[in-house]
Amino acid sequence: MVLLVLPVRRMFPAMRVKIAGLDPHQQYYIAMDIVPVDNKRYRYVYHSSKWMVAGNADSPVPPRVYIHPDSLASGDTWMRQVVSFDKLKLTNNELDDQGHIILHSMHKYQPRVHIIRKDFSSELSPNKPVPSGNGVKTFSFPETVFTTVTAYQNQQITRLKIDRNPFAKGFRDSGRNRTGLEAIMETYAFWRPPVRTLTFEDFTNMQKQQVHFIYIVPNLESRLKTLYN
Amino acid sequence: MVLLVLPVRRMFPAMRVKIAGLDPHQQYYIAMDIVPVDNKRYRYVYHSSKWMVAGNADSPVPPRVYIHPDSLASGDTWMRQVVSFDKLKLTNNELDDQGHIILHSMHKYQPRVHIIRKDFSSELSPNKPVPSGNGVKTFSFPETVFTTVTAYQNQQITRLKIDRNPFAKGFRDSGRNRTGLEAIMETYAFWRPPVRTLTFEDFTNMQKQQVHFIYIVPNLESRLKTLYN
DNA sequence: GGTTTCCCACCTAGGTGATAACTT
DNA sequence: AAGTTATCACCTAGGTGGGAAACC
Repeated sequence: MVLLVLPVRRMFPAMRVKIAGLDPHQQYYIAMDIVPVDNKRYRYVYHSSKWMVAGNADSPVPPRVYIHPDSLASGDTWMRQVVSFDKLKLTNNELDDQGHIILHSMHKYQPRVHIIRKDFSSELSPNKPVPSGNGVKTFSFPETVFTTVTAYQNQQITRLKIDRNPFAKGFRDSGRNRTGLEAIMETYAFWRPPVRTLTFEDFTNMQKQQVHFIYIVPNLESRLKTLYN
Repeated sequence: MVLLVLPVRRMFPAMRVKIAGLDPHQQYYIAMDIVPVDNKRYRYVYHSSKWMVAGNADSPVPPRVYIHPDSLASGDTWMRQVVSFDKLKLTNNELDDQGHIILHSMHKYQPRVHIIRKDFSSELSPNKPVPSGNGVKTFSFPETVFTTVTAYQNQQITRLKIDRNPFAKGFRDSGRNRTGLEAIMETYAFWRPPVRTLTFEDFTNMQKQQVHFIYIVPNLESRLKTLYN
């Protein structure tokens, strides 16, 4: 008998967005996928504290889509809350059959948020690419690009994760819980104020509207674990 | 500031049913509600180990429906699995606003399983009675009648719950884990073999079919906790 | 005196980074 | 040498009945 162990990890910090401009009475799915940023493989260079190109990317992995568990819901419901993707799980096992998002280690990725009108969702599946067309709108934010690792390369990332993730409380250095974090965030030049505003033509056939996404915490490195048998 | 504490308890043992005879391609909700068996209030008489009538029932409580979390799903999906209601929660707080099922202590109740065709579900809500009509079929089993309590009256019930509920493992008497249980089950004359078969006219406009419900564990006493502020 | 509330130790279930062992 | 895997102590989160206290 073979027992499958599933060392899969959540993405942390999680993407959190606030949405406006939907038709309150229309039904929508909201989904996330994660796409490669380029065709490169990266290596962390300690003395310069930077990720450097180190060859070409590995071959593509099966496409996976995380369908937000509150789906299906009305525009009204989606807009009332901050939509959090904290239960999204990553793995580097290309044979994963649990619907988790599969990524290569040491590559750069970009999460995308998809808003999918119900009547356009017949093709929606965790194992197929998100359909495109009139009933689907896709958003991504440059500041959410992250690099995958199996062991943390940068001690500041580790510190940030320990300070922010409730499940890592056991590793907290009870001396400087909050103040240390501020300094770390300042270190990251790509950190941005938490509110982003995008405009797009509302796909409910109403007039143009503003859509606000509040992106609260950026992703920096995201640790993978593997599934094996 | 007022913090609400929610001493609500799961129903245990949970109802578990196996369903056949649905249209595999049709979409269904499955739901449970719990209805009074009579208009009496009961008291446990120790020397005879029996529940005896002790006055009339309390005034009715707000109707609540537990919609199975796998809803909405196809007939095919429902029929492939044992459908378990183990996350259904009970409370005796009539002001509960979390959608839990509200019951009076020391009353007799009967759980009912409802199978609701999707196109008939517009009225379905946790706070409204289950609609009736052609697209809804309701089932109940006499052996699942139970009595509500806030503290267990019968030591054999306590024993059975401790032995069967994983969350009560800390109270187990590691001497007679299994054999003691058998004796307890024999004590209950209303215990039945685990498979029940009912026939009904399939409401998907197909020919008559058999519907099998496997009711696996009977409910005996179900402990309530209250919500307060 | 019977019933209910409140708090507790003790569980299940599962999400952390550290670290030693393993792989390439 | 560098990257990955397996295991671990330590958390969060939440479901148990016991039993003292409170209620009525």
